[in-house]
Amino acid sequence: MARTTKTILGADGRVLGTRAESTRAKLLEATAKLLGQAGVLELRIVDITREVGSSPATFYQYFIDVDAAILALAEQATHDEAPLVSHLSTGWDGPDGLQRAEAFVDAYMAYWDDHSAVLRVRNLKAEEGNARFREARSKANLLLIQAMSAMVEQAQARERLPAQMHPFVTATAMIAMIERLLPYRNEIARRGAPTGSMRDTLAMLLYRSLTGR
Amino acid sequence: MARTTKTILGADGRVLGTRAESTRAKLLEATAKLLGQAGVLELRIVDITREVGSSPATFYQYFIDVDAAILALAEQATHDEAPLVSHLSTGWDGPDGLQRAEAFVDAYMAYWDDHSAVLRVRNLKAEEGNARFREARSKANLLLIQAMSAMVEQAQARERLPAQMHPFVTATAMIAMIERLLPYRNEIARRGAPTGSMRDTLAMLLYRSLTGR
DNA sequence: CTCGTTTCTGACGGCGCGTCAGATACGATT
DNA sequence: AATCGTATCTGACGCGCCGTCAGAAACGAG
Repeated sequence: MARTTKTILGADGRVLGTRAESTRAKLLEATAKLLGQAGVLELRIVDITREVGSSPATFYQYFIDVDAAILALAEQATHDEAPLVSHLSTGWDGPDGLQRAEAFVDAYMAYWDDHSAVLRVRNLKAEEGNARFREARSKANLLLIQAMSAMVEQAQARERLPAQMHPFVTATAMIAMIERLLPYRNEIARRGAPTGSMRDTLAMLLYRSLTGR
Repeated sequence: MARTTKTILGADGRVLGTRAESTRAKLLEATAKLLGQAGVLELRIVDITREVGSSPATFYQYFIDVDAAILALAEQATHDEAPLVSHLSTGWDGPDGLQRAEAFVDAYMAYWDDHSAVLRVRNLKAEEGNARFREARSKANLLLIQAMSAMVEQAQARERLPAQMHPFVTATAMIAMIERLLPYRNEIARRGAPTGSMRDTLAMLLYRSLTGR
């Protein structure tokens, strides 16, 4: 499939002009903002349009429902996740392996901070069984999981990791661990753990579990 | 469901008689059922009361809002989580350490299956910053995290795990990993991973990360 | 059976949802 | 610059759920 500039469509499938495209972008921005301020459960379409200074009816010109808007935001986030794979594809086997792991954790944390509210909802919906959000999540993590799987396979070939560790499952577990631990940051800090201990611990866990060292 | 000795109160703080207590229980049961069938976002108080054949007003005699009901369910779940600590407190250092890890994973999976819908919402709300749900989550995981922390400390004392792994953070990461990976089960199966590979991999990851073996 | 208390509910104002028909802004053409 | 067709926006509406309150019904002690 050739990489085309994807034309953005309205809720009725029409091609958008520049004015419309800008309105759509503003609506998405407002949605992300409100999602961050309060929870999904408090998200109101009226509020989104109020934020932009337009009417609720306008929202429905671009999105069938709130889910569609959140899904669009999730797909934006996916674009920002892809570059993270560069931290993995080089492998962590060299003498600076742990540092690479730390760099990866840092990059992932930054990515998460940018999109946490949206990703939370994406994951919730995926877990609740919504197919489209599940696909979005799979697609977002695919590159990272593939790269991590390869690391596990390599470590298994060198007998550093036991064969009964399933590479794909291990990779998924690592993503799960990071994704889920980040929201705990405040709580961990509140417990008196030193700043940076989360980053270091996470990097070490990844390093050990993926390379077997 | 564990039965509390604590006197249950209505939304206005009054002590409940037997009839009221039974109504409250029915409402909670219906809430859990509907939460499991659809997502939180689709949960309607009207539907809950319809389910038990009473009126919406009745709901508010027992819970200030939906959150209060979900919180009550989360606290019930907490009771079922506590016994899991028995799988950890004995340590995994013996020759059957890996088997103990597997038994723990099995037990956790069973626990999760019983309460997944409620726990998902609890965690969402906790991550969104809701203090009461955060407390509920902390409290639920406290025993497990303490036991895991102790395992890490022990492994560090024997120089099996590096000192820069923060015990509390490591323990939290392990819980995060399990909690988050379970909902992926279907997806992992869809990818063709053999049945049981998730359990085995998870057990191995826990075993390695907590004991350093 | 009576009466006080506990528990339940019908009904209501308020608000967000999602839709439609009509209004408005745009920009191409002359 | 004025016109006109199209793209975009919006006011207003019917619907359903929310949360509350006053009163109805069920209960049980005497």
